Amino acid sequence: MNISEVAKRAGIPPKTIRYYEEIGLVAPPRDTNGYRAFRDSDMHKLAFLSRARALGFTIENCRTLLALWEDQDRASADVRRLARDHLTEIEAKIADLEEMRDTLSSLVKACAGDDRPDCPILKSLGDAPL
Amino acid sequence: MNISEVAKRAGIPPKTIRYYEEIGLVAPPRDTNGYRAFRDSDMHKLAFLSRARALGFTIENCRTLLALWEDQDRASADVRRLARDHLTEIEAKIADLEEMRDTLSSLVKACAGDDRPDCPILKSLGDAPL
DNA sequence: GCTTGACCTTCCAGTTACTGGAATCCCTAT
DNA sequence: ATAGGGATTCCAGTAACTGGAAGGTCAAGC
Repeated sequence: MNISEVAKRAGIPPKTIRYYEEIGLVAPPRDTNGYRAFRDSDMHKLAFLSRARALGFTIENCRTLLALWEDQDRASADVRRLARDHLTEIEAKIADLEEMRDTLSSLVKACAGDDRPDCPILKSLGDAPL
Repeated sequence: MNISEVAKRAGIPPKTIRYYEEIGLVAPPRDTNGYRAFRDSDMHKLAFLSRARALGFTIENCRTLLALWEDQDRASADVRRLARDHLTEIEAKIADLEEMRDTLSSLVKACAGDDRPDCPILKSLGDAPL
C-alpha cells in the first residue's frame, strides 16, 4: 500500500507518516523503486497512533502505548496509569482554559465595541497591581 | 530598575523579558555598564504582557493589543473583536479537550488496571475501522 | 516512444514561545 | 584581591509537525 492510501485510511497526512517513520514509530519496508510499501501491520500501527494522538497523548506516550500494545505480557495497570496521568493533565488544561474563558467573556461583555477608545479590556490588562 | 526586579514584579522570568526585547515588544534603554535600565513605562508594558499572556493571547496578538493600548485614538471595537476571536478559539479548545476527557475517562473506568494484559484502553485504540 | 500529470522521494527551513547552558563581564563586600 | 551574585550575549533545543524545492517513477493517452 502506498503512502497516500495509508494516509487516507488512517486520517494522517503523508508528511506526518514520513515524520513518524523518521522518529521510529513505524518502519515500513521499501519497494524496489524506493517507495514505502506499507503492510497491514504498519497500517494498524498508524491507525493506532492516529487515535492515540486524537486523545491528546504526546508522541512519547504514543510510543510507550504502542510498545504496550504489542507486548502480550503487559500489565493493564501500566496502560491505565499512563491514561490516568494524561487525563489529569487534560483536566488541568480545561480548568486553565475555563478560567481564561470566564475572564475574557466578562471583559468582552463589558466592552462596548464601538468607535470610541474607552475599553474595559485594555483597562483590565493595563492596571497592574505593581 | 534591573531585570530581576522587573521580572519579580511582572511575574515573568528574566529570560523571557530578554526574549520580549529581542522580538521588539519592549525596548528598555541601557545603562553605561550595558545593563538594561527599565523605566516605569517598560515595567507597565511587561505587566500588560504578563496579563495578556495569562489570558492566552498569542505573542502576535499581544503585540497588537499593546499597540491598541498605546493608541489613544483606537476604537474599542478593534480590541473587542480580537478578544472575541480569541474567546472563540478558547471555547473550541475546551470543547476538544472535553471530548478527549470524556472518552479517556470512560476508558480509564473500564480498565481493571491490574497485572493482567487485558485492557479496554488498548483495545479501543487498536480496533480501527479501516 | 513520448509526454503529461499525479505520485513518490529526500532535504532544508520555519513554526510558537520560550528555556537551558556556556562563556564572559560587572558590582559590591570582605 | 577575591568571592558571590547579578548581568550580558550567543547557541542550541523543545513538540510535532508543515511547506516547499528539486528530482525520480508510474500509468495513461496519443
